[in-house]
Amino acid sequence: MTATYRDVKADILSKIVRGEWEPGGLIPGEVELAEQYSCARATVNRAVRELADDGIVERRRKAGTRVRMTPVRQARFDIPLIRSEIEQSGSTYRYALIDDSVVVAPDWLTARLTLEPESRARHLICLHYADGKAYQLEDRWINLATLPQAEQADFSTTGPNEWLVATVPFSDVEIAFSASAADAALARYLDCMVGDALFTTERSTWWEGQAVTHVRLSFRPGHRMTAQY
Amino acid sequence: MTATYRDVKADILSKIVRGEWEPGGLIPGEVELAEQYSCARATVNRAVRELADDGIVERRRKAGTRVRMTPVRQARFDIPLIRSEIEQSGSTYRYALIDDSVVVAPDWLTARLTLEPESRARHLICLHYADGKAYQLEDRWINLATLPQAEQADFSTTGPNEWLVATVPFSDVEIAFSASAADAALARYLDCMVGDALFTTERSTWWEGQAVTHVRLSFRPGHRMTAQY
DNA sequence: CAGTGGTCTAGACCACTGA
DNA sequence: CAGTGGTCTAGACCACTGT
Repeated sequence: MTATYRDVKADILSKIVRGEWEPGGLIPGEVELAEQYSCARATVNRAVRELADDGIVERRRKAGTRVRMTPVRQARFDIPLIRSEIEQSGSTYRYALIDDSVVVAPDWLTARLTLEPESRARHLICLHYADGKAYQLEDRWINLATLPQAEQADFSTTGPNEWLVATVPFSDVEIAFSASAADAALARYLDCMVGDALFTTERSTWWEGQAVTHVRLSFRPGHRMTAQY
Repeated sequence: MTATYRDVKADILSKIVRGEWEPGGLIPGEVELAEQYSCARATVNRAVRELADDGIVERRRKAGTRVRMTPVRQARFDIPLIRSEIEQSGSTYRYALIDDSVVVAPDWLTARLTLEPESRARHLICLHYADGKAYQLEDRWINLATLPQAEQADFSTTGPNEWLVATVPFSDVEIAFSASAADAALARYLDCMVGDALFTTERSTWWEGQAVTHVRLSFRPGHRMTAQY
């Protein structure tokens, strides 16, 4: 008889899905629902709050709770370490450092990360292989003003990503996905044709407001990123 | 003096970010934290539970709560209606229906959605414009076995997406992002070159286990999808 | 100003799981 | 079996915000 917050949540959701409570419509208040399910208001609150977090309903004090007109559709993607991604798919992971230099940050990077002019950065080109075939090219810049210890770090056997995750574990990230054509260098590294459509992700990372790193990841042709919701 | 769950959450997070509590390490139990913050255990519970939802810590009964070794990095994307996406960017939205037919589902679609053999489907090609320029090509299949009323629906002035959202508001979705090269048709519709790299998303949708629709959305060259986390 | 959600509390019992 | 998180309760006060 005792309804759990999961029961309440599931029941409310089914009323919405089955159309008993229509999009845009008001649903009963917490006190009323608590009576109906004969449970405490806190239990109802958690159920409805989670539905609000899921984008199913919209809550406003005094105005009550409404079923969203257009349910907010959102997808969640896990952003795994490349090594885990490859190993979890059952393939063998291999890493290679292609190029490594310390340079003054180019203008586009200075703009993108809002760096001081003439900031020094470590620029790395790395390749990640799955079962011996090129899987992803990593073009990374690390801001040496924020992370001076990155100048000495050894990236010859382990990718900078793993070092960064260990060094700056909790940071703010901006991420973008796009499609881009392979240039000559990319085609050579990823063993594809110049002009091939490559799935590309770019990430910029800050820690306590300080720009840490920027990376462009280009996947081999045909790569798909998937999710359910 | 009374600590809210937000205070507690923020304080715990800052201890983790500043390294006071290290990745992999155990953090105090709920009772102990409740004493430290002089608040109820339920308050601490909510704070730590949210940190677990955010992928910062990992909780297990009896074992306690640990800071995650590798924080689970996950990005959330809102999947807006194309109309809203364009209008919210300040552009003018226009829609055009390019092609419309009812056919027997091709094999790849039957396989993808696990349809009955010889299922009939409505196949639509639509173009979405931003400020008069082609923005996205929509290649959609609607399963008429599940949604017979889709055979009569009028998609000449409004895209099938809006009709579907109104008709089957709550459904299960599988989504995939990739890059693909423009073929002749895509190049013509999106006003680009054959072979151009296009950002592409594919969605398959079910409702109560029944396949509803499959759509491939191809964006004009240069499109980026972004998020923060 | 009044009604609704937002949050806290003190206490309780339960469920899982590591030692 | 014992310790930790998971959840529920009954009651309370607060903070918004529509009317």
